[in-house]
Amino acid sequence: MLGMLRAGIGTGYAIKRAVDQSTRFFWSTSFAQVYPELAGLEKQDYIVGHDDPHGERPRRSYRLTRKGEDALGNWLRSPSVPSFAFRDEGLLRLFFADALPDEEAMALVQRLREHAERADLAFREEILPMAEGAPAHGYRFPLIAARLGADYYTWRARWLANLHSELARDAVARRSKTKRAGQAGT
Amino acid sequence: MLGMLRAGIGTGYAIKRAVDQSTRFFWSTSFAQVYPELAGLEKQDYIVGHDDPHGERPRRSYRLTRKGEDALGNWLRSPSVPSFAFRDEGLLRLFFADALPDEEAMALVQRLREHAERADLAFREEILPMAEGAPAHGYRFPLIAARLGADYYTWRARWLANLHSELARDAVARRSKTKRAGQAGT
DNA sequence: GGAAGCATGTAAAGTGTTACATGATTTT
DNA sequence: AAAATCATGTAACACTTTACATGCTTCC
Repeated sequence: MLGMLRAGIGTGYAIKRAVDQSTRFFWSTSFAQVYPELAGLEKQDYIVGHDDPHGERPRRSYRLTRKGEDALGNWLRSPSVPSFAFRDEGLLRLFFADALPDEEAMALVQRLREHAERADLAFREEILPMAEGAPAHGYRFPLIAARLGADYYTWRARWLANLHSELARDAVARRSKTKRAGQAGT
Repeated sequence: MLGMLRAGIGTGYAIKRAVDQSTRFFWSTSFAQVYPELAGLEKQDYIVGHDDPHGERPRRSYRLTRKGEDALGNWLRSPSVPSFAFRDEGLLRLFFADALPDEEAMALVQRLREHAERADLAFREEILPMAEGAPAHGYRFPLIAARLGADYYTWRARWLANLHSELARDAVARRSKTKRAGQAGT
């Protein structure tokens, strides 16, 4: 929130939208989180808000206080372990794939690969172009973070594709071992 | 939970310990989650438990019912988008690093790189050796998942190291541009 | 005899998601 | 005139973490 406000994104609605267009893949949010949090931050003097209506439609804009700027700086400078509380249901499924027969486990790997490919594409089509506009406004790091995210999904898709090839090779090897001769055309 | 029970890990305590030694980096849990969840799963007939004391010390062991096995299979087979609700505070800090002066932003990148290196090491020293025992018991995928995790942190550390070099080059370029001649030894 | 590990849980607080509810303005 | 977008919020539910609470068994 503080980071977005510092970049001049001043309303709850705009912050939610900006998150959807930028950090969504590694840090998402919702209106139900944004509005109460803005109120809380204001009560604690990290930010100050003022009414900023647009015609009849009410709107509230916020900006950082000195205390808020300091808090943002301290967070970015803090050596504390950044909590990569990184819950990856895809990896969890992979972990338990032994519960499936071979062909279905391979299908799971393919689905995970396709999922990584879709995320890669979404990143490159939706997030990266958006981030490419940032350097012109003096923000270098949004594009860098977007590139790290996009490259990650590319890497992951390739890793899973390699895994699938390996599993396919293993399956062939095992079949010819157990069944020896026989049906050459299946 | 179902996956762990299927692998013969039968008590809440053992499940929590197994998670700490295997899926922790992509799916962690706590005792406060495990015990109520086992009770809930039993009430819904996904699992059945029996008292299995060890001397005077009470213990309760569970195993999958048919319904539980089916549910595990359905989860692994489901095409539904695996919720990669992947919250990465490190990437979020990188995104907002423009709020710091150049040298401090570079220090942040270094910290993130070191963090990835530590996670890589932890994976290779703590998780991988554990996972290497699994194939002997007929489980291939725990090792595969561990390798994907370990390789990810290796990749990430390298990406961040490259980024740091680039930023260092840019900083030198920019300094020589703005300050032209002058202090050649700093 | 003490420390480490095994074993089970509850309470409270914090965090996050989904659905609901409302209405104005701008674009097509 | 309708649809999309702007704009703000609440309620209920689900999930997660941290701290607390207890006691047995095994290893050193």
